Amino acid sequence: MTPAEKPNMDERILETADRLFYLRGIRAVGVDTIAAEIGISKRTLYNHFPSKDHLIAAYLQRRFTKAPQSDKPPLEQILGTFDRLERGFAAKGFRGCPFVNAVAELGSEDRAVKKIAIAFKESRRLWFRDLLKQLDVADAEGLATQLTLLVDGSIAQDLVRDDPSMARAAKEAAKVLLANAGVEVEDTTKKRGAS
Amino acid sequence: MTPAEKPNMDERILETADRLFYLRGIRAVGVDTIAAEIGISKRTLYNHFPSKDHLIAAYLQRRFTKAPQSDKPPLEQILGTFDRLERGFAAKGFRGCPFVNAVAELGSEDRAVKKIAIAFKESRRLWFRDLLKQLDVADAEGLATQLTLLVDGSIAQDLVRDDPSMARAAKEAAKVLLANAGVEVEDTTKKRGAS
DNA sequence: GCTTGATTACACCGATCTGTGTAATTAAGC
DNA sequence: GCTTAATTACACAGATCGGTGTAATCAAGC
Repeated sequence: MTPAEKPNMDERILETADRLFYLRGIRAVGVDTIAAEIGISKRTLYNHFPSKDHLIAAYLQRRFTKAPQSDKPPLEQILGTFDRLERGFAAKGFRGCPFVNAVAELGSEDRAVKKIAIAFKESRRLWFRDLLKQLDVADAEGLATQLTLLVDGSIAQDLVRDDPSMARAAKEAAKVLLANAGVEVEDTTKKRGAS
Repeated sequence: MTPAEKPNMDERILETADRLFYLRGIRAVGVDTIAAEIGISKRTLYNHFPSKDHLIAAYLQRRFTKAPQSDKPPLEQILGTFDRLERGFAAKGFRGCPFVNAVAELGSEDRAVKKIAIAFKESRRLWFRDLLKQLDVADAEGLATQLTLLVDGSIAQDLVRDDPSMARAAKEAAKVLLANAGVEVEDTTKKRGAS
């Protein structure tokens, strides 16, 4: 145990659990597999996390990254979301939204999981909403919800179809919704200019 | 085994498998559980389906209902989709899209599952597309894709939030997209009238 | 050098999983 | 009544699961 290269075992465990849980599914990955992947004993893993359920919750908490604070123009940030989505889709190893997947897998059997998932979705919605308010959109709440539908819709569609262009389709739809709300978007009237 | 009340064992098995798979998750439900729920022996179940994987595939195939053929106006059919969604969300026992859930659960480990899921999503998209063509929408392909994003987005959001109003939000967004494509929708300019 | 705490190997528990083998039982058709 | 096919009970295999107990080992701080 060289002290410099493995400062916190918790993070090493979570990192590996994240990769395996996300790629193969939570139920499909056993604690033995995680421990073996890191090269530690199962006992050590259980010294850091009292149960697999705790590990699952910690895994989702760690995925709960706050939406990036940026000083770019609000519209750019909003539309940039879909560009980042498209890059994420194209990157191999993309397997949908970890929160939606977790709820789909574990259902109502794990209340903590659902709580985290709800918090994440709501935080994303509020991120949209605040940007929309900066754009003086009247119904920022409603439009923010609609934008999250496009985000989650494109994620779900890409998950089954492996088609990163779903993000672009979502972006085009978002532009229409924004324009309809009075935001000035370059290519409003739909597909007049090139591409 | 009265011959009239149990005509085809296959259907009884599939019916029960559907209920359990969808509600609790595919991995969470064992074949023993399914057999016990029906009241048959596990042997009988395996006499009808050679493996759980075959049963899973059959379960999804059975869920693959063709979109309803209707003679209502195309716009009414399109918007009615979201009304049916909202009713589905409100009905207890709703647990998201079985195809998305299956892909999320089983990942790339079951190729047959993904194939069925893709076919289903595409069939829905084509259903939208054909209706849009009847409305003389220029880019029926693109708009159909966008509508499926709203559908799947609202499903995913409702799955984690248990909020049936997501279907209404999707419907409002769909109206805007349709209006932008030149379709005459009653309440275009957004939230002018009541509610 | 000794103490303290983390990690190790490893056996083991009880439960559950998919799937099979087998012999007895049941029901229907002729 | 006999044949045929489906279903039954039931034991069992082999694997994996989450989780624990234990005693030895290891590294660091004082």
